[in-house]
Amino acid sequence: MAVRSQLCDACDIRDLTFCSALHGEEHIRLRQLLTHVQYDGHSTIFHEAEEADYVFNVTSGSVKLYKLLGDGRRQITGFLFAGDFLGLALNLTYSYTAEAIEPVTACRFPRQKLERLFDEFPRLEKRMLGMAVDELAAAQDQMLLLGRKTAKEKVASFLLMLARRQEHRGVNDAAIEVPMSRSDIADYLGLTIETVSRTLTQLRKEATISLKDNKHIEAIGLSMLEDLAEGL
Amino acid sequence: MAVRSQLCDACDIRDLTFCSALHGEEHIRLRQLLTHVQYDGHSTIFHEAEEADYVFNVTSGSVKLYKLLGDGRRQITGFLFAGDFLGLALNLTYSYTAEAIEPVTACRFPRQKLERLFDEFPRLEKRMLGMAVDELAAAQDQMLLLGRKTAKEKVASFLLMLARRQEHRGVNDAAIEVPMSRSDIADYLGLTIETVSRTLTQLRKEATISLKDNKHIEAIGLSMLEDLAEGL
DNA sequence: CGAATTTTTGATGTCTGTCAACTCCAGTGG
DNA sequence: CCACTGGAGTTGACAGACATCAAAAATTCG
Repeated sequence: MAVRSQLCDACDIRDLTFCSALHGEEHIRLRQLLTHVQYDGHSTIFHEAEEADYVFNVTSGSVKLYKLLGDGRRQITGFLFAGDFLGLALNLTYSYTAEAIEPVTACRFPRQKLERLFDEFPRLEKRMLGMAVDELAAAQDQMLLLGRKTAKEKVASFLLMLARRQEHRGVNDAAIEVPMSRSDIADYLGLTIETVSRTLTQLRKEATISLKDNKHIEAIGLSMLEDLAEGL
Repeated sequence: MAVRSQLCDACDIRDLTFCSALHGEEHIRLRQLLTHVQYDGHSTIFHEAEEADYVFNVTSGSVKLYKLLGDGRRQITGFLFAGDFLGLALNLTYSYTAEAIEPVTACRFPRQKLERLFDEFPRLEKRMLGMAVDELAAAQDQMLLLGRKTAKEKVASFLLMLARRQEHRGVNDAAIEVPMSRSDIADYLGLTIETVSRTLTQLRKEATISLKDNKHIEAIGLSMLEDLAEGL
């Protein structure tokens, strides 16, 4: 993890982040709080139960968030990509561990100073609340997935989620980028790596998807995936 | 659903709600927005995808929130009791259906008017953000439960959740009140009613719990339940 | 009290997990 | 350059936890 200089003006994902909630003078104030940081792939950004001193905006790379049970069973609660906000714990401690999947760059903000800025720029706090509400809706979708969907429906939903977020980031590629391992996918969907692998093979044989390689999947039958994800 | 007069002063759960974020004059302003409403058991408070015109504070009774798949499979994403906030969708539409389990009373606020109050009383918005963050942490716990816990661990976690929230409400009773049906419990835990029933029977035979009747369960081995819930 | 509904219990089935072997690559070093 | 190695992914055989189907028991309620 290294600290670099500040280069917000060149930030090509500014519109995706909460930075876009502020303008001109306000944004300069925000920038004064920020440090650019980098993480190697597989390195930990913070641990569950650690003091939540910082929040982050991911500017490149991908991150997984997870919680553990006493015996090591793991549940990945989310994946983050460029433009996503990290550390929406205005609690004292983080409620999950955040780990870089690939090399990650991010803007880091001291939580307390950022919160003080809320009083000056209510728009910032509004934006934060909006993000929390969106995350909550996503969490509820994920509960539906984990509790009630079949393996096939889970994998279809997962691929769709990746495709939609990739599109949201403005990436225009026929293939879905899948930076995470089978093990990460399994722990996100509440399955085993074997079931994930078998399900992908099944979707491939049905010609619903096509695997360019393990990290790039093409959706051939997009409407098929959508129907699967809805439980139809 | 009937509308009653306003009686905040007599509200015995005011400290539990976001009303406590305001004082004196501020609270009077808040009160002007509010309508007291009642719902029969099994009645729907609002539907998923409906316009989110109101938010609520539950003052008595219990509520379940759920989402459906295309073929009718259901996932209950949460239960609400006295003091809980409902409708934290600052979106245009509700992201789930809310249904009364027992007769429910609630304070209802027009969402847009409440949001306008945010600008005057930032403390209110802070409180809202805090609630959203807490709900998010709870949602992540539930993902861990749904994705990685066994039936026994799920039921144990569920009973502990009820016990803790009952305690938080200040109810001092050895027995855990379980107002929801086995079907609701099953759809909350991602199980079937049969598995829920069998698991409760098993816990009873192991003398970890004792069923006074179907709606009242006593935790005999509390530490046993806690260990189960942590996956130890 | 009796019908309807909910819950429990039993028998059986299946989806996904477990265990194990094989394949495929990427990286290493002779 | 290519054999070697180790990790990730795939595939197969089998097992088990939970689901499904069915019926009895308990509870609710008119």
